[in-house]
Amino acid sequence: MSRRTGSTPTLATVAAEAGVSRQTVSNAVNNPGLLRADTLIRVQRAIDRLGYSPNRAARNLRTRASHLVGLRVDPAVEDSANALMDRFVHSLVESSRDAGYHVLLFTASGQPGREDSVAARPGAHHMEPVDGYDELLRSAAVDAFVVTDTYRGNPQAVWLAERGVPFVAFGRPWGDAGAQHPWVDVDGRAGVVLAVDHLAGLGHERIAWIGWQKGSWIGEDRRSGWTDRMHERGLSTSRLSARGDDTVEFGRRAAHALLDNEAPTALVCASDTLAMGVFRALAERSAIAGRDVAVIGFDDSIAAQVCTPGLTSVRQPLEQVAVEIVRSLGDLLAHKQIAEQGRILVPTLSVRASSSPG
Amino acid sequence: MSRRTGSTPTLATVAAEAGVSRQTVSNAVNNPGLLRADTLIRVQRAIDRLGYSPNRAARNLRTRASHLVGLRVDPAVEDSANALMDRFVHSLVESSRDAGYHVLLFTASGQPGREDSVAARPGAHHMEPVDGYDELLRSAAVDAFVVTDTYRGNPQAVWLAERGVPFVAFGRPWGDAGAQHPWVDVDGRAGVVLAVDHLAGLGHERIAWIGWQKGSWIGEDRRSGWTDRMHERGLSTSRLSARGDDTVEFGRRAAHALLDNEAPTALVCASDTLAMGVFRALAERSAIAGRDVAVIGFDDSIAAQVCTPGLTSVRQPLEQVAVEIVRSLGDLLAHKQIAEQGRILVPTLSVRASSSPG
DNA sequence: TGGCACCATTTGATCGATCCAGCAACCGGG
DNA sequence: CCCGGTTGCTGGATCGATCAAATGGTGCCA
Repeated sequence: MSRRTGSTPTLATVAAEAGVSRQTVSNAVNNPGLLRADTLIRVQRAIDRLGYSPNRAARNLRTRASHLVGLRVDPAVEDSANALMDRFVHSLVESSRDAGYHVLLFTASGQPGREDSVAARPGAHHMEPVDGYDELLRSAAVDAFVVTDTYRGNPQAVWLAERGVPFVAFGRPWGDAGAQHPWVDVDGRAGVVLAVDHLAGLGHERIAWIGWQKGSWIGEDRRSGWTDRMHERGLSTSRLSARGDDTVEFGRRAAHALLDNEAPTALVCASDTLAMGVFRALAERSAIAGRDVAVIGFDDSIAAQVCTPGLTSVRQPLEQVAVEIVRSLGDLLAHKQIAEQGRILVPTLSVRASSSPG
Repeated sequence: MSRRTGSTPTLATVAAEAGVSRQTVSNAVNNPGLLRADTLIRVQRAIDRLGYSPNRAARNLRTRASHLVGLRVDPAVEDSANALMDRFVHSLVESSRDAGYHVLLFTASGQPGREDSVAARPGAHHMEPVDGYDELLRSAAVDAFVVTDTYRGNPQAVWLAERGVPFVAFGRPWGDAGAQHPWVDVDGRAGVVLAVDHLAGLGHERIAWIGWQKGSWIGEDRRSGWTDRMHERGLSTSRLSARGDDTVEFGRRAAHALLDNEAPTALVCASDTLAMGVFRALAERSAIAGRDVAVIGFDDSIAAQVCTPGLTSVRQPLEQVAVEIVRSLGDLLAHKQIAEQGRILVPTLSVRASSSPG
């Protein structure tokens, strides 16, 4: 059992150094309460002296847990202001660290169209592994997943749930009342209500909506904040709604059409991307957001913060979302009884010049 | 050695199923060439039938390699258009997958100021572990690191190099001629040269520079593209340069000052953040980028793409950078002789309306 | 004082893969 | 016909941790 000095210390090395058994060192690391105070100190000193850190691979093998959570990152769509992942990912990494986990990134395997084909038959049994998850799961590389891609009915969530894989979703299980997995979401409807109230408080009455095509759960949720609040306030929504793709170009065209025909004094958008399109339309009409027309976006992206004028936008509490996700993940992996299956957080409104000149 | 059906299959399970030994199955997975053709097929069929994937933890333990690379993500600075990490990270994850690696994210341990204190004494021996790297390294959780934070003289790189940790840097070892680690970088100077040439080609002669304080290697590199090319073209740079923080507010103030006093017809900025500040100043003067003054940024951030007017910007080939980094990483971990220690890639110019109206 | 529970610690087995030495079968050359 | 070399595969040992069971020592109660 001779061990060259200089090689990485192991439990056995430390045990020899401290004059105790391997198991005692293990306990010093994982269950300090089990040791007598003086023994604990002696072992800790040996650990410090040798600069020992437990070998992750060995621990993972024995405990059947990797303390890694998988997060799939999909290609960022250009021409979209939607770079909110940055904030979320960072917060997720931090929360995970505090809970003793690390975040492992992965992508789909490079065979495009695979996941979509699964998504195409929503009711079917998904025997096909959802791209990328399967390998990591079977090889025990990760303990659990964080699923963020909740658009389009979330085939990943269905597949993972069927396999009994531990995961937490960022996003409600829209339309799937029987879903059993934990999730965290942001109340998009409430965010738009904030926007409408803010505008109404400034005296606006003709407040228009630029949003996405029907069929997007998230889009309909956000839109309902507009319709409901407008009606509650006795304001008309008639002919004041536009629907299309989530692109700058559609935002631009929709703004032109609405401004040409309906003379709204304010525009609320389902995303910052659309709002940036509105800015473009306004520039083409020599108008300025905030002075001539109020504009509000959704996501509080970096673009909203740095553009001119600053774009008032609904800000999702992504940091808090990450914290809650990690909390759920911890409960899940500790097989704790989950107090609540889902949790909805409330966004705030970042007010900038696009809605309040001066 | 009885094994419940339904439990995760192991090498032994597969070996029994195929009627061979464990080692043969292992070879079928890792060195298929060693097996006789018919044996290989028999084993592969057993693998498929059972849905076997090698257990990562066991493999990592035995081979002393985790096939993970660590990437530290630091808090995104708000009020900055610099969200280029998104593009880079995604590409890094993809390239890594193709090379058989995964990307593990981590952050500093939450004790602020620690890394800075190391950075503060550039020549000293860094006995203090650089925040976050040490633990992952000693616990053998990762095989190598990708270091991106090359601003401010890169204390991480120095520390990692001293410890003999395998890593590849995104960014040159500025000012450290003796550095031995592999790196990949983008030629910022050449990017600014592209910008100056583009503007000069449009007839501009009074082209100003808005950049960072002295002391930033990257900042000086980019700036040298402006000074050198201007002089090569016989254009004056006198009083046409502004220096300050990388913020929207400084970009705004600098633009006002330059436009008030020097009447430049074009402004080249060291970052998109600064360029967004220029947009703000222009709006305050009822001027428009592209029509009244040409503006060029650096990074081709999402903000540059979606703002109005679109911002012409130097685009770093981040996807290619990631590919090169992973290639170097592979060579490094395979102990291959490295052909070249560093590699510099050339950026392109994304031309939009801010420099060419109509 | 015997018996029992409890505490702090040790010892051997184990997780699932790969490394390594070894074995049988086969091949060609002298 | 024997021998060294190659091919194809086997089985025991091993990586470094934790689990489960066993150990010796102590205190408390009957």
